[in-house]
Amino acid sequence: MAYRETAKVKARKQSQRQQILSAAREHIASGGYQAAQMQSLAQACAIATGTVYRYFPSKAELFAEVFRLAVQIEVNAVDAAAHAAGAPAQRLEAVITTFVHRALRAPRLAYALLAEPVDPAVERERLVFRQSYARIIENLLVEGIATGTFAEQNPELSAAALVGIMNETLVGPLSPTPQTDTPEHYSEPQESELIQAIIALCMRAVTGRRTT
Amino acid sequence: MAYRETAKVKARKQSQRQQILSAAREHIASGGYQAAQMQSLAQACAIATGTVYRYFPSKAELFAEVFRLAVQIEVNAVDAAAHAAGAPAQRLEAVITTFVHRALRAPRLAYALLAEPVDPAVERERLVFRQSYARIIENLLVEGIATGTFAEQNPELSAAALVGIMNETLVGPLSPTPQTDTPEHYSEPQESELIQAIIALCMRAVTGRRTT
DNA sequence: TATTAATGTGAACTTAAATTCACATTATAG
DNA sequence: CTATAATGTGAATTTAAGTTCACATTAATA
Repeated sequence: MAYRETAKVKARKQSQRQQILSAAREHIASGGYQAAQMQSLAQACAIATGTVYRYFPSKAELFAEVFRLAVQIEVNAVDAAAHAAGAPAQRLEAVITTFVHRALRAPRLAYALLAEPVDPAVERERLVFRQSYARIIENLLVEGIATGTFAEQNPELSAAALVGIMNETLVGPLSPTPQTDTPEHYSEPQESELIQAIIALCMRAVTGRRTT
Repeated sequence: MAYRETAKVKARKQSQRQQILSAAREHIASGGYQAAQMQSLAQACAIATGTVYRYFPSKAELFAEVFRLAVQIEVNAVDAAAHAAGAPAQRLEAVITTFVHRALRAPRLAYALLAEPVDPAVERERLVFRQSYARIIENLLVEGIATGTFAEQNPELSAAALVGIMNETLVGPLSPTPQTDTPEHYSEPQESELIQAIIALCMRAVTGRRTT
């Protein structure tokens, strides 16, 4: 026997892996998936291109993990809001606020997570993202329907619909100034107004009432 | 002078162009954008690859036109529903029914038009698609808000939201069995139930009432 | 039929970014 | 210090689909 991985080496590898993941996330957050090229990534870590492949078998798997981590953070934030004290309606509002607020704070990342074209392997993580949100909302809906706050409805479908609302109403504000031309998106209100409008709409959709 | 385009030639070119467009649309409708390759397209028309380029400068422009034509048909159908007789609420229901029904009838095409990754030039047409729908809905909302049927709201944002609802609630039913694995989408109700549920949700969202 | 100008052809080219791999370097243990 | 087995390297390779282009064919006039 002449070589066996020591704790020291293991730690260095761990850290190297983290650095690659972190550089990858920064690439996504600044330029999106397309701009996140393996060479540039390696350069950012001051390592050779091939070295990246000692840590991740492919670009798709690397970025799938990046997505997984980012999604976890986002979902945790929303999940916390969903489990705070209060009635389902209040908590649903908190969920929406959290979602929209965070998306607007990191628009490029949010765009990448929600809408940007990516490899199929990465796309799968995106599905998880949406489904996690939908699941959280669905639970709130079930609870609120039971208490009579919310209208009778298919909670699964309604949850998907709310995700769709947030997605679509945010695409304009989020989108990374695609190309040169006119921002055809709806006239962008201030953040708090946007959030209020989305909340009002969503609450009407689930409660069937005009007042919160 | 020894050559000038005659009516006969002009007609043949016109027809050739149409044939290419039509084959392209069929490719989209069966396999989507990715599967719609220039070679296979040419083959379907029984012409050489290069010939396609006598008619269209690039794949992106060709498919941008395919999208434009398809979008026009879809939007016309929805627009007709929006301008039928009846109150805004009724007409909004008709719009949703038309949209969902048509999408479910031609799922692969709908998926391509709504969600599939495409070239930026084609993506631009997709934006037009969504915006056209949003515009139609927005007009109905404005009308309904004026008559008091609909709640006070930002019609532009609400219109985008309704498009988002339809988009997201349809993604499951539409999606072209992506890959091998589990359909994580919500349990698929029958078409009429799906339409009813979406309508109920949308109507609550815009009216703030539980009854239509 | 000769001339001009278009359309048709399809094999070859292009491109760009992911991926590989033969070799170099570093780490461990006897 | 030597043997062993990792990790690090980065230029070269791969790949796949869109695009080109030199040449062939067809159409229209005189």
